[in-house]
Amino acid sequence: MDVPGILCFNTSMSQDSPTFSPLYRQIKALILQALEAGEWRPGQVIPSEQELAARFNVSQGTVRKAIDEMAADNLLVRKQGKGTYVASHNDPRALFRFLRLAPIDGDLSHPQSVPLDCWRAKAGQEASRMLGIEPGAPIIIVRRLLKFGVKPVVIDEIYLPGEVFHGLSLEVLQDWSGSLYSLFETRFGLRMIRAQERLRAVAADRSAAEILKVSEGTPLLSVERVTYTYGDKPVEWRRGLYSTADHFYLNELS
Amino acid sequence: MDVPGILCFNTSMSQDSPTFSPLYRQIKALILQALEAGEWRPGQVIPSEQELAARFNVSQGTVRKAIDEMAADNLLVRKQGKGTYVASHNDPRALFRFLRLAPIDGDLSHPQSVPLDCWRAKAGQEASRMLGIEPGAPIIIVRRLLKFGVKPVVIDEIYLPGEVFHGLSLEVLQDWSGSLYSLFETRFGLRMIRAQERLRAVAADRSAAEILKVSEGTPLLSVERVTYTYGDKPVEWRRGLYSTADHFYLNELS
DNA sequence: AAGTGGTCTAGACCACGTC
DNA sequence: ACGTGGTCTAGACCACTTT
Repeated sequence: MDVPGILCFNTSMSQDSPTFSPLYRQIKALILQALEAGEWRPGQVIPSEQELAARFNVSQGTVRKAIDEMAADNLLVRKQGKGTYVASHNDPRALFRFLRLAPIDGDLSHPQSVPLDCWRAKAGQEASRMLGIEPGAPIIIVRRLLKFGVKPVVIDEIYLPGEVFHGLSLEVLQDWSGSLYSLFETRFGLRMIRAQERLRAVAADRSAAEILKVSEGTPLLSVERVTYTYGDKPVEWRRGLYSTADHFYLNELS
Repeated sequence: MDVPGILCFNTSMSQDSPTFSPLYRQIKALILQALEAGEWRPGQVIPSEQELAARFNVSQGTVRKAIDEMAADNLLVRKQGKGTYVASHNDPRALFRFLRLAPIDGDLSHPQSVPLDCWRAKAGQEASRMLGIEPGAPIIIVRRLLKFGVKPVVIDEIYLPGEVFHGLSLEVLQDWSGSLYSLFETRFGLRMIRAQERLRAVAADRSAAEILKVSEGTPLLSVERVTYTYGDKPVEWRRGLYSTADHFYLNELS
């Protein structure tokens, strides 16, 4: 409960050494470990800096630096006077972190997810590579439509490792009113940490055209995403086709 | 030279107050000001933390926190044992900060910019809005092709305020072997700080199709970018058409 | 009043690069 | 040997929230 393993100051060790890690990073790793183990749930407060400092036998400043980094990583959220909280996809501010879509005009309607299909299959070559699982391993495929108001804007095909998503079904999806990641977090204890997207332009095939209410051959934005949870483990692979007639993909470069 | 104006501790002042600013942010603003004034040029060292602390009459730790933020903002680069440097677009590591393009296979060829045209015009409605200048103000328009090896991949049309880019011509562009932003920095003293991109999928028109060597109507990625320099002043508006047959636009979400 | 995170300071020591 | 940034500590005080 209190002794955290082996902490060391890395004296007389090269900073280039692969084993080198400053104290605050070791603390960060320990907090991460506790987070991963579910010691504190998303949305809850974690112990105060003083408590953590006592627990890990370091100064408050060192804990602070560890938490600073984790806040920058969107893993924790600090609230002055209240405490430090575990970040959650239920937080409305997290909604557009992974959805970089904005209306061309000032349309403010919230996106709404409409599940279309959900079935089980075995991982093909591509899915197994993207998700880091064996070919032939069970996966779940979800198709869903994203609407802004009445406009259909995105059609998504989502590949999930069956191991992790036991009990996911079309009904479960339809019963959930929030975001998909919010469901994953609440129902499966899975927090999405980061993602990588690859964008290309493609022509709408017949099926996509019908669903998005555009004509066949219309240029669409193809967005392939791999999403990672703790420990950089891939847990979602999806391909989205975005209709960019009334919306665009917004990206801040800094 | 040494007294930096009015620094204050903001005692008995609400942190929500619009005038509130912690000391390290005031220091950050002062360093930013010196940067903007050209006191230290891109690629050069700035004074040590001790010197800056003495100059601004604060502790080294406060200067450190200011520099920390500026390093996170990609304005400064810290090098242990050597000093802190002004970030530069001449640094090869900065190349892909604003170019999120990667080859689908492992092709490692460096991108090469081929200037096509460069002419003067007057700002239309859209250009004036994007660049924050008067309609009718002088602008410079550049068209250029980006090639990876022998493959044409991006055709860019770039709108620049004439005020800032005196003396820019096709010859100047052709004589420069580095990146465009590297030229802007070196020749016009203009550092690009951040940018915002809006992506859509469009069909190739005849002209773009010819240059990119694809057939007319091929889906292309349209990337509109507004780039800002110090003080969030827009100084570039460009529209790129990306051929995504052999390359994709890579985006990290975190 | 008590507890939390936020800021500022001062000092010690370490690792890295240069002379 | 020296100067630079990097880490760690300890203590003081402030601002925000809750009791």
